[in-house]
Amino acid sequence: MSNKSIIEILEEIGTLLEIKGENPFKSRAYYNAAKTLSGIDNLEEIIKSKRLREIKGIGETLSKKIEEYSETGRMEYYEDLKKEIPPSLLELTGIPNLGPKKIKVLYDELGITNVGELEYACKENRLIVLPGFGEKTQEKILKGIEFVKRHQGEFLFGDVYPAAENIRDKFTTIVKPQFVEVCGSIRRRKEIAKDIDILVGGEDYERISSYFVSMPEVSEVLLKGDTKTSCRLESGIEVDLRVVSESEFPFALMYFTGSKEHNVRLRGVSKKKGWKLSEYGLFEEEKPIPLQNEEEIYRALGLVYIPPELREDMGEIEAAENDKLPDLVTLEDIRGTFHIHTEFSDGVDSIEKMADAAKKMGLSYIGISDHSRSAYYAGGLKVDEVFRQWEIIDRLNEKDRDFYIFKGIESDIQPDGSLDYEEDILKGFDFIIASIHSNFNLKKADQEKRILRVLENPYTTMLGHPTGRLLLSRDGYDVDMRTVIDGAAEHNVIIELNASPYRFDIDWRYMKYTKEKGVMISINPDAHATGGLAEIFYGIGIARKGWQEKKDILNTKDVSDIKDTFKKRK
DNA sequence: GCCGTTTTCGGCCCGACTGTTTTCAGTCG
Repeated sequence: MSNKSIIEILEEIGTLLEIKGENPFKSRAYYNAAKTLSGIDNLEEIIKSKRLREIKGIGETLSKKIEEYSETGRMEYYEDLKKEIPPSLLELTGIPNLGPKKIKVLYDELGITNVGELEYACKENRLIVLPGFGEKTQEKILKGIEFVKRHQGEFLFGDVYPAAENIRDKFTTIVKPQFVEVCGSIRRRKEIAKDIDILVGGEDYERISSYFVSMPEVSEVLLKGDTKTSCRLESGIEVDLRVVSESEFPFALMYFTGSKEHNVRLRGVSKKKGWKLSEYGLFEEEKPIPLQNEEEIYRALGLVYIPPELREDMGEIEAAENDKLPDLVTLEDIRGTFHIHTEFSDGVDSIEKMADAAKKMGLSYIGISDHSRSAYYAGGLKVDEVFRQWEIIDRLNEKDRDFYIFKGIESDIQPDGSLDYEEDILKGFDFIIASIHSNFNLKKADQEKRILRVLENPYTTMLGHPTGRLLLSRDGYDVDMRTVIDGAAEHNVIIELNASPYRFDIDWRYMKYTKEKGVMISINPDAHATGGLAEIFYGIGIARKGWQEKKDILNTKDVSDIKDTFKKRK
């Protein structure tokens, strides 16, 4: 049984305190601590050397509680709190429009402790009589429950990928590394996964599957057969392991990578040649054609190699037949990145720390873009703070000639489509990311008008997270993406691919269209701490899935090209 | 629960929207 991370526990305490109706600033102290600690890389070391109190936001009480948990694996206060308030109430916070205050009423008045009970109470019309509740609230909650249920058993790529890689790495210690692969939707870099598929090539089935079920991450064995073993991890994710012989491995890899639609098309291609393709091999009259890897299989079928990200039957087979596949962008092509928050707004690290971290990753520039002044909730920058930030950036650029920091802002798009500062401030930025953070519920026509108007603004460099969606928790605002892309094309505005696994916004399904219209994409991590920069890697997966090449991506350009691009816009 | 040179108490990020009210509480960003 693996322990919850200290960060998860602090967050849970924050929520439990809110439900309990404690001083809201007390619960915020726990949230703040969780956020601060999540941005610290050598946390273990700091706890062990008793230096927690040096961190801003961690005081006497919290440092003691964290140390207690680190030393004993238990935190008395947390355990007591869970006795007082059923932790199953935490699952209710996942329902949109349902917050701690309403959850408390539901618990106190109706004794509701989980989603199932809540759904039943809604259907029995029992919410409408509660204080502060009414018919519409009940309806909204029921709709929210449906949304949550619809996405049950679905996981964000950012959650499953590290778990899958971890298991893959473990298998490489008992079989040849080239015969272990994560396949399924994760290999195809889909934004949402239902499970983790691991394929292992080897002869000793029993040894391999026993090794799997004995992993400490595994909490439950769902089935154990000769070639297939399924387990559930502590985190709730289901992992399917398939074991095949080494010679079958490339065929099984292709088969279990999918997509199903892609496989159907491939079998059609092979059938036309009079062959049969399956997870066991490519056969001519029951006789296997010897092939070593996926490249050879595609070649045998008369196709060039199709990278896993493209295997969705969305034109890749036709392109491969005619050798017209894109030369997909890679992580190595990336030279720098934009959309980075710092401690000036809601980030946790300084400009200098973000720059150092980016430099360590081999990047040669970053663009700082904190929130703009009307984003109060995120500590948006007032005009004097903008000036102060510019001074710091100038000084850092002076100090280090090998690394460049661009001055930017993530400007809220006002409901009327204007940017968030006066023109004399706007013109001082190197670049401006325009993003919607408020008034999500405008009518479709008004929302489109708002976005189109900001695209016309000569100071708008990029459109940030263009739909505003939060995967598995919130749909994007109601706009027609093609209209938005057309607007960006007309006014030469770059569109962001927000690389946060919660967003992946713009959706990869629209990137063929941006490419067609000549709209550049910038892969932005939306980093709020140094650790967040690594999410560029996720963005690359999505960009590749959207058929993007090096030339389509803004931040593959070197620093002088970027300077030219930004200058031309002014 | 944290913080601090107007410091050991009293602040702590603010505004829009919605649905519930009849002047406001809860939620979200």
